[in-house]
Amino acid sequence: MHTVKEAALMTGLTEHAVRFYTDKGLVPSIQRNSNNIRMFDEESINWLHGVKCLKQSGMPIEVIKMYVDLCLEGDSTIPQRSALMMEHKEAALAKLEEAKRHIDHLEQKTALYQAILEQRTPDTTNPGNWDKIQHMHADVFYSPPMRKA
Amino acid sequence: MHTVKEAALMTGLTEHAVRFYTDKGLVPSIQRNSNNIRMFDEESINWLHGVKCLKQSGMPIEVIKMYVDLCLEGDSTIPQRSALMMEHKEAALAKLEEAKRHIDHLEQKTALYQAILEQRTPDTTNPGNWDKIQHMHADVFYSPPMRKA
DNA sequence: CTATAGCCTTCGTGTTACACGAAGTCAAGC
DNA sequence: GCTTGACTTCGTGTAACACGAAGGCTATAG
Repeated sequence: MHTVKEAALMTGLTEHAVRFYTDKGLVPSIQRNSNNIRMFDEESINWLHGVKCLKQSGMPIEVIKMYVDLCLEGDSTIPQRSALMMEHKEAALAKLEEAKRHIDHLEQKTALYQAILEQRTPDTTNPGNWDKIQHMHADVFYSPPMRKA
Repeated sequence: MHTVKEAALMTGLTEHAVRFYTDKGLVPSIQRNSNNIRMFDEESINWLHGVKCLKQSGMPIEVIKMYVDLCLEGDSTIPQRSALMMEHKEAALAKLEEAKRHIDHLEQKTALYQAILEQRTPDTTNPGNWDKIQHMHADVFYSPPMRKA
C-alpha cells in the first residue's frame, strides 16, 4: 500500500497530478483508509501507469474517463473499449511518425551546426570560401540570417 | 507569394496559428504588401515549417522566439544556437522513446482485446473457462472490471 | 455603383491539465 | 505538545491557441 507521494515517485507523475487523476475517477481501484488517506495498491499504481500512457499519447482526460467508466461497466463494453483503443493506437502511431520526421529535421539542423562549428569559423572574408559558407548556412534556420530589416 | 490561408494549407497549421506565429515574430522574413496583408514567400513558409517542427517536438513558443532572435543576430550566435538545438534534439529523442513505450503498451492492450473478441465472447458460465478468461482479462485495463464498488 | 468576399484589427471569453500557494483541519509519532 | 504529512477548498496563473464579434479596408464581379 502506497501513499500519494510514493505513487507519484513510482509513476513519474507529480503529487498534484496523482490527486487530480484520482479525484477525476481515473483510478477506480483506489481506497481511502480510516483517516481518509488515499491508499494505492499495485492495481491502482497500474491504473496510474495506464492513465499516464493514454494521456501522454494524446488522449484527453475526458476520454480516458469514458474509457475507465466503460471498464467499470463490465465485459459487455469490451467491443467499445477495443474500438476506442484501436483508434487511439492509430492516432498515436500517426503522431509517432510525425515526431520521427521532426527528429530527422532536428538531426539535420544539428549536423549542419556541427559542420559549421568544426570548421572553426571559416574565413568569411575570403571570397574563395563564400560558396561553401553560403551553402552551409543556407539551411540553418532556414536561410542566412536576414539582414533585410 | 502566399496569403495566410495558403500558408495555413501548406503547413498544416490553422490560420489562427499562422497569424499568432507571425505576430509573435517567429517568421522574420515575412512582409506586408501595401494593403497591410501578410505575404509569405518560400522562406517564410520554411520558417513556418521550422516553427511547427520545434513546437510540435515540445519547444515552448518563448524559446522558439529566443532562437529566432538569435538567428537574426547573425553568425556570432551560432554556438548558442547549436547548443540550443542539440539540447532540444536530445529532449525530443527522449520523448520519442517514451512515446514508443506507450505505443508498445497500446499494442499489447489492443492485441488482448482482439484475442478476447476473436474468441467470440467465451462462455463465462462454464467454470472450465474461468482461468483462461480471468487471465485474459487480467490486463485489460489493468485487471478485471472491479465489482468491488 | 454596389454588393460580396477576403483580408485585416482588437476585444473578449473559453479551453485543457494541471502548477502553485494559502489556509485550515486531522491523526500519528517522538 | 509539537512537528510532520496527509488531507480539504479556494483562488489564481499558465500555454497556445480556438472561436466569435465587431468594425474597417480593398479589390473584384456583376
